[in-house]
Amino acid sequence: MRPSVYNTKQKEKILNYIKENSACHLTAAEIVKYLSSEGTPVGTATVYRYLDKLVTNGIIRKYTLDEKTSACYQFIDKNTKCTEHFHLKCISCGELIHIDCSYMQSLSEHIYEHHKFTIDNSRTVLYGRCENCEKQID
Amino acid sequence: MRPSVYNTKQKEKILNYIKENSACHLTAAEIVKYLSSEGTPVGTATVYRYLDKLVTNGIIRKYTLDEKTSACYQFIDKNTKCTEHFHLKCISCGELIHIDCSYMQSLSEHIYEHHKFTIDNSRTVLYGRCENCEKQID
DNA sequence: TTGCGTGCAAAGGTTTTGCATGGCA
DNA sequence: TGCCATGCAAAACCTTTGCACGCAA
Repeated sequence: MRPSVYNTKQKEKILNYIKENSACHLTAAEIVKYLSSEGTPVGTATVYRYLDKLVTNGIIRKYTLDEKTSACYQFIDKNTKCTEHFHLKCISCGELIHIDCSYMQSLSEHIYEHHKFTIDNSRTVLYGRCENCEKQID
Repeated sequence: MRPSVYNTKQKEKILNYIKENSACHLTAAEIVKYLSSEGTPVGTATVYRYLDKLVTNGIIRKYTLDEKTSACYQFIDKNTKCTEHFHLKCISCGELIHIDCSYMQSLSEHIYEHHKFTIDNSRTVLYGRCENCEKQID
């Protein structure tokens, strides 16, 4: 990572919170809200600006799932085999499901090899129905 | 499709324009602009409301190519049996690729068995980059 | 001291919503 | 006639930007 010119408390707090939540992803608003509840509020603009830098420098990953929901950010943990995961979204209840599965990894490989197409996991969402909603149809 | 309760000139014009452009995709703003230039302006809200219904009823497909640009809509040509296969959408050139592949079938089965989720092929679009656009990055 | 980082507010753009009116059946 | 559909404007929403001030080095 190209280091920041200046280190500040705001940056430290933002990055720490993302690291603590590396198992899931956070929106900019969630970060703002959390820091505010901690008694150390950070401006929204600052959060966005820093997130943008972190993405550029490859420290975190940005997911843009659809145009209505806000973008999500996740820390890239180099120690774990943190493969990019896929998202499933239920068209009935709207629940977003994250799946981290080697099968999805092989899907990307298959698509690349046989269909000459490079899938962008951060943009792709598989739509369908979750277990509960599927039951309710029957 | 569950038919609209009322048929109106606005709906007819919107759908006709989308059908005429089934080879490409349109934004809501483009539809509004075109109808206005034709001398039959239709309100933006009306366009969005109707597009939403058409998506819900499976008449058109909605794409979100880029988080900054607005959503695109495209007519689903039933002759091509689009409900039976998956779609890849290039986020660079916008090309839509239809793939009919047994691997994708097994993907659906895997997701259903291991993640309790029923994928809806007609709604799901895998985003990424086609061969040509991927080359241009290098 | 230098100039990047921050915070606030305002702007930006797309999409949604409230409400009165219009028009289909 | 009964209601849905429409249109306008305002609101909602996320994100970016301008600008003055603060603070790290």
